[in-house]
Amino acid sequence: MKITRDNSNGKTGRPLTVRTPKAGAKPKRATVGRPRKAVGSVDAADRILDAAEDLFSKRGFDGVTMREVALLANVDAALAHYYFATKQGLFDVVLERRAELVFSERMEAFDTYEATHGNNVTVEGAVATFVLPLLERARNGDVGWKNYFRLIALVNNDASHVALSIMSYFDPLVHRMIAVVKRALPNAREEELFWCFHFLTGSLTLALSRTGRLDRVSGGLCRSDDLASIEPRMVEYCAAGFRSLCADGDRLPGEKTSGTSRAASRSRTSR
Amino acid sequence: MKITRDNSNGKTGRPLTVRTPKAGAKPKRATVGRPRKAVGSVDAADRILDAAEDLFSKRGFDGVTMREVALLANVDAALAHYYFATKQGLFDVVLERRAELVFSERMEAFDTYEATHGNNVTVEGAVATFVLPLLERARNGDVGWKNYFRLIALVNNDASHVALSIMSYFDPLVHRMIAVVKRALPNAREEELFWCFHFLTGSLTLALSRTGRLDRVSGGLCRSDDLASIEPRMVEYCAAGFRSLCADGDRLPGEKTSGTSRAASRSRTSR
DNA sequence: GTCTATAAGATGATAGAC
DNA sequence: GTCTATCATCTTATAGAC
Repeated sequence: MKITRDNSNGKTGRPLTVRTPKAGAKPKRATVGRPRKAVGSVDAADRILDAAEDLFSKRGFDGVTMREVALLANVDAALAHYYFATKQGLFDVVLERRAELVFSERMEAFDTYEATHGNNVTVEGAVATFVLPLLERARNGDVGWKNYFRLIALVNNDASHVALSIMSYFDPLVHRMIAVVKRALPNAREEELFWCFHFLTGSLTLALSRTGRLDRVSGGLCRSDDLASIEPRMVEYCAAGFRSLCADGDRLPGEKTSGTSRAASRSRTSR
Repeated sequence: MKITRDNSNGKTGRPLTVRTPKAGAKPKRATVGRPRKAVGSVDAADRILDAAEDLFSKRGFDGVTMREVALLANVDAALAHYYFATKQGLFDVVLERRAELVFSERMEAFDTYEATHGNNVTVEGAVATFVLPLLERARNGDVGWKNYFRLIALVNNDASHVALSIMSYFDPLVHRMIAVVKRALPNAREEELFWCFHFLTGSLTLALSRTGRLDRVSGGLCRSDDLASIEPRMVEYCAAGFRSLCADGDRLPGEKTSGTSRAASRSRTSR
């Protein structure tokens, strides 16, 4: 089964790193009716997705051509259009392919953590639950997973509103993590929790990008693709940051101790 | 004066977000002999650079065309080639234009900090000295500066080896910061210091990208372009992370206290 | 499903007039 | 320095044979 196309309106400005889909033309790969190859083998559509995932993750949307993707996938360029209609359609499916699994996996990690830890939740636990399922796949997964997460990092660093709407798919996970941290730090102000998330997600993004800059600047002492070393350190580093900024709800960042003159004016209004 | 071109070898693979310059053809804008306009006015070459800075920072190298740059700069497309020879040449000059100033400004911040604080250096001080000159310009500078830092963030998140070599220009600043942190935390292991830098630079990169994701996920409580709020928080957050990971040189990340059985095998070998 | 062929337009870059 | 005009190539995407 083939995808319907609607590219009549070809003049929507210039390409973005992540493009805005044509109105109402969200292409979706047809899985119904497509015969499955023998196990171990991969069919053309999957090879195209793998190739696209690889190239997009390294050069972004605009740095890749359909011809390149087809070449890497060992198929004809027209076939990529047959399956995914447009380049944007291909890009979308690449992102969607693993998104749901990642989301539910991370959500279930929170279910498990909260079920097993009851009232003994910690900041480290919240951060680890948010971050580890992701880092584990980026570490132990096949090259496709590594590419996918690098692509996610690219999108998360992209300032376009399309990239923003893609990333917002994962927003419930952020709220989930913040809710757990709040249980560990009942005095935390909502605002500070979100700032801490901002810093955390930045570290996470760069870690998933594995740029190699760390290797160079450290003279080979650390490697940016050494996720096994990153995991425990990132959890501890971020948890310490959360605790420092959020433990004392009456203290503003930079202050030595909890202020008393100003504290009364805004203390415990939200608990 | 015009730039010499060498594009005879046009087949160097496909575009990257940051392209590799043709061998020995590093274009450089000619400043000698170009008449300066009246103060307040900006000449064509600068308008082209401003426009390129703007567009590149939002869409990356491949997402921008020379025609677009020229259009935004209100000049003819051929003029952009006249000044910068190639698109890659334009991109390079955009990055080079402010790099030296940023570098020396941040280096001088360390000179000042070390001169005024003698033996009383702190982790917060080191982080603040590394981060604040940058964030201050991103906050108070004109729109050109904001675009420049967003572009730097894009490059820092790019995994291509060209992007890596661009960023390595700032490596001495990293070593400078780490040296100061080491004075504040004499027990710190070199390795942990670099991991902390990795997390810090990730947060910094995302902060400079100002993607708006924080705005959305926080329901408007925090804004990713509110650098005034970011500054003190980022310093405190990162300093806490450094201290947690680096204060005890004999403890591995995740451990509760300094291990004694393993500690002897690697303690104080580097001091 | 997969291929060949090709349309229709955009892109980086240059030559040459003024 | 700045413009017009243009080249050669590449790009997405489609039509239609098999």
